[in-house]
Amino acid sequence: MSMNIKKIAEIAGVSVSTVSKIINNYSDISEETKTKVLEIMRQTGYVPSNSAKTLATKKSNLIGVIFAGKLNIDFTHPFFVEVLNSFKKQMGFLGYDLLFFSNEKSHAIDGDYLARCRHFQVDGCIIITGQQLEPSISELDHSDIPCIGVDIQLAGKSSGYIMSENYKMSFKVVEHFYLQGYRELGYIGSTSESDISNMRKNGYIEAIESFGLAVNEKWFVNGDNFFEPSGYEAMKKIINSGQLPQAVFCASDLIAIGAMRALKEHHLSVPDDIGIIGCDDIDACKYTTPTLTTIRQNKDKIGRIAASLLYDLINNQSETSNVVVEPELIIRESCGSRH
Amino acid sequence: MSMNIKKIAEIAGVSVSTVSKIINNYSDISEETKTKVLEIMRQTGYVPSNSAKTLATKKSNLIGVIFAGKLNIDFTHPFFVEVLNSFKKQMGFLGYDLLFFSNEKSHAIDGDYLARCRHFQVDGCIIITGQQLEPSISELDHSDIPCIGVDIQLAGKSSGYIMSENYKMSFKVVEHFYLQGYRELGYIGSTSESDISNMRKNGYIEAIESFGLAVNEKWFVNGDNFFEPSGYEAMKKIINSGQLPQAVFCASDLIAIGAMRALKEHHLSVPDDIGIIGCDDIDACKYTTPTLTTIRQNKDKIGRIAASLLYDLINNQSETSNVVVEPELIIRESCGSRH
DNA sequence: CTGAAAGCGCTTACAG
DNA sequence: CTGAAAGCGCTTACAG
Repeated sequence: MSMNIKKIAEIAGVSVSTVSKIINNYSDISEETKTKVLEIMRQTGYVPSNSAKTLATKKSNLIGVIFAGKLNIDFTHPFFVEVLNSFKKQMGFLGYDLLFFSNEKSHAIDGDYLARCRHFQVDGCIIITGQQLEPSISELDHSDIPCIGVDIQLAGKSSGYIMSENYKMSFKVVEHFYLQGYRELGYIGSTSESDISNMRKNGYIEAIESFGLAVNEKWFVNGDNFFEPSGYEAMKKIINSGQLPQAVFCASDLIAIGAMRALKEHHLSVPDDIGIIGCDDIDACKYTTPTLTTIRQNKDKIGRIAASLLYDLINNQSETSNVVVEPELIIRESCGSRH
Repeated sequence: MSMNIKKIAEIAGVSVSTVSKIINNYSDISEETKTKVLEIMRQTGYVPSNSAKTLATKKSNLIGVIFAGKLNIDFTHPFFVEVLNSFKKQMGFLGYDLLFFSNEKSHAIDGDYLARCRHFQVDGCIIITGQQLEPSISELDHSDIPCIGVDIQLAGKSSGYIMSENYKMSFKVVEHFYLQGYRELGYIGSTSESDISNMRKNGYIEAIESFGLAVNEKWFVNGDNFFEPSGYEAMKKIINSGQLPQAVFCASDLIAIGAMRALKEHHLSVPDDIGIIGCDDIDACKYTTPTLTTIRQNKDKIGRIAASLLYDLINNQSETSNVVVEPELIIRESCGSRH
């Protein structure tokens, strides 16, 4: 019943080597045998075994997907989901399938990502996370396995990364606030452990200073993560502090949405009482009231480029290559004019 | 440099068989050899090769994940993303990793899912889709590979499925509309090809009749998919038809959000002019204005149960088992009282 | 253009 | 409690 290369060879009356060459599209096979063997493969519904091939070649045609970190950014964060979606499409186009490593503690080979990559002989990895390196990621980064980081600066010889220009992003936000007449600016980030959040914050501070404005630490708050409830709580803290900033930049759209919920509860109007700008441009920005002005990260592009970079890393042993993507300000209703 | 079982055996001065038994936790090994070998494995950083093991055992410890269908429901739909997230957690707990089949046309082995399952020797599959069976899914369903369907009624001997009770869901919606005083009821579905959408519609019609109300076909509209723009267009059609229903049930929350956007554009108020109920209870329901009354599908539970069902199917050759999950009405602001 | 044979790294009866 | 050997289904020099 179940077919293998040997049976196909027998039925066709050729050698196993010949069948193998046909499967792998070698050119030095006569059209006649090729046609015959291909037809038999079709009729019998034969499919080559990936494990046998992987064992023989050391290539699995599998890409490991790693959601790392305590922030537990999983499928639930819209930004990463969309990047991953685009990445998956492009990798599929290049002939790869995706292996998602579960990050449960109880798993046979715990958080040890390098071990699991070797176990499955993945050809490369995409590492998605918005926070600092944990040891297991760092180990993988510095191994010989090609890795591409999204929003995480990998440094290994066979690694690369892609992220938005976080400094420029913050500059654009401050510039927009400034031009709209906002002067007293606040920031709501993720945890203090998030590199991404910190980069945006530092860029924000630099930009504020470059516009000759004062930086008021009281309006700089970190939350627990990039999700909505965290933004809600952070904004409540700012409100309860007594003195309100004129505008707040939030490290993610979900944080911004949470912040707006807190403001609404306190009968503060956006953008009249306070201007809000988010980050990511997830779909939800268009559905909130008011709609959310935000920094668009081109998720489709980030995913596609991540795939290309990884593909090059896998095939050309190409140089470490990092890409930063230009962020774009999307103006909607949550940040009006104060003039 | 790179380790294998043979080298480990040599270093430890034991046979390959013995090392294999230790790796696989056989009991008939002396504590002494076990400790010695384990220590060597640790020191050398040895990791068993999955491909060799899979080749020898025919078990890959991999679960295939299939997003099927023209609706192109991918990572982008919040409902499926959350179900999958929960499924992934539970499967990880059970020791499995997830293999995502890319659905690009250009892929080596096209849409032929059964072939790809055999190729990778997955131990089981989860099939996620809200629409009718395509031939390739049906073929997989009726194969010997354990499959679990989410929102799709699989019928094979080694298959099972899980979904919300779509009829009951519609009944709860109509009941709520009725008790709130709404009498003229409409429905916005996905395409006419979506089983899920059709089940909800049929249940809705039955429920309307059981309450002694009239069914007005003019207020029953199908869109293109389960996403926001489709709901927006569908509601515009209803508005332009001239006569408005008093309330509309939408086959997904995103459809409902789109419908509310169309109403807002036409200066129609929700819930004063028209009541809206969505379906899924995605996070966004809490962030819209007005917040969205909806039917909660317990995504966490659905994912967990899907994992358990699949695990049983894989291990016990258990009977086909299907589970329906009780839907729950979540009352928010989009459907007020008409009394 | 075709084929024989070794090898990839495991598991599994089976013998002792 | 331990080990020798066959087998899983491929690929890849190499020979012809």
